[in-house]
Amino acid sequence: MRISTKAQYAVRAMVDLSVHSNGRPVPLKEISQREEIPLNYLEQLFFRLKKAEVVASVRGPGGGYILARPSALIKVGEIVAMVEEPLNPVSCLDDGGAACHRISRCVTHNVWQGLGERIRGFLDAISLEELTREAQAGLDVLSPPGGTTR
Amino acid sequence: MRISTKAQYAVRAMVDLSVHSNGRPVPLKEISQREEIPLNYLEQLFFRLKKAEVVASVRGPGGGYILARPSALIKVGEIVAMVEEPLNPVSCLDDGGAACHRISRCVTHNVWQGLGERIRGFLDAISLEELTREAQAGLDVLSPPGGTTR
DNA sequence: TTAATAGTTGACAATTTTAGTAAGGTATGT
DNA sequence: ACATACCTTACTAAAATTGTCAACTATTAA
Ligand code: FES
Ligand code: FES
Repeated sequence: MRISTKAQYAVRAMVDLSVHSNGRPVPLKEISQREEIPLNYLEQLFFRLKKAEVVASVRGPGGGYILARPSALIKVGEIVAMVEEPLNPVSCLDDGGAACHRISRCVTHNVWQGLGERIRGFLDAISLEELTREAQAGLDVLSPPGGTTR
Repeated sequence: MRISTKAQYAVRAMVDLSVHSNGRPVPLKEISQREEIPLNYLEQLFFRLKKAEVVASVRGPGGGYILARPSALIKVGEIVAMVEEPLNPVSCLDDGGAACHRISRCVTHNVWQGLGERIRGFLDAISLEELTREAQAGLDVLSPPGGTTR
C-alpha cells in the first residue's frame, strides 16, 4: 500500500513551483535542485501534468512552467491521478469490474471499492493552495518577513 | 496505489474460512480450491496470520485452521497489516520519520500521514463478521434456507 | 542569424518488488 | 505405519518502478 515516488515527486514539485513562482515561469532545473529530484524524471512528470492542463509551459530562455489555474483550484488528488495510472486499489475494479471473473461471487471488492473512494475523497479535499501556505509558513521561520530575503 | 494480491488473497481466504467453518477446522486445500489461490501461497499467508494470532491451527488429519477469535473482533485492517509489511503510503514515514532527511523542510508528508490514517481507519472499521454475513446473504440466493444444500 | 535556454518526446536500462514455486520438514489422528 | 495437513525456508520468474539517455523543437537575446 505504497504511493509511487512519481506521485510524491509530483506533489512536492507542484508545491515548490507554487511557492517560488510569483506569476513568473519556473524552470525545472531549479525545482530539480531544490527538491533533489532528477531533472529528466521531472520532465516526464510535467509532460503529463501539462497534458492534464494543471500547468502550462513557456519555452525559450527565461521560460519554465507556471500553474494553469489558481492554486486553490488544483487538488492533490488531481496531481496524483495524472501521474499514477490506477487510483483503484485492486485490478478487479478496472474497467468497471470487467477485469475480474469472480466479482459476482466476491464480497471483498466492496471493501476495496469503498477504500478507493475514501482515498480519492481525501486527496481531492486538499488544494495546492493549502500546502503552499503551509510551506511558506515553514519558510518564514527561517527568513521572517522583514528579514534578509536575499 | 495498489494493494497487493497478498492482502486481497488474505482477506478473501479469511472470509471463506469464516463462512465455511462452523467451529470445525478448515484445511487450506479447500480454501485454495474454492478461492483459486495457490496452496503454497496460502500457506505462507496463514503462517503469518497465525503468528498474529488471528487464526489458530489444528494439525494432523481432519485438521486445518479456525478463527482465533469471534469474527466480530477481527478487523480487515488487521488482516491486511499482518500480510503487507508497510501500511504507510510513503517510506519517509517509516520508523517515525527517521527514514527521510527532508522531513523537516517538507510539507507533503502531512498529506501522506493523513492519508495513511484514513486508510487504516477505514479498514479497521470493517469486521470479518460483516463480510461473512454479506457473503452468506449472497450464497443464500443460490441455495436458499430449506433448499438442497448439497 | 546564431547561440543559448528550456521544454518535448520516445526509447531504454537498472533496480526493486511482487507473485508464485519448490522442497523438505513436523505433528497428529486412524 | 501411514496419510493428512500444517510449518518453514529458499529460490526464481515476472512485472512494475525508477531513473537515464539522446535527439529534437521552439523561443529569446545578443
Ligand atoms: S476477486 Fe475480483 S472482485 Fe474479488
Ligand atoms: S520528502 Fe520525505 S517527508 Fe517529504
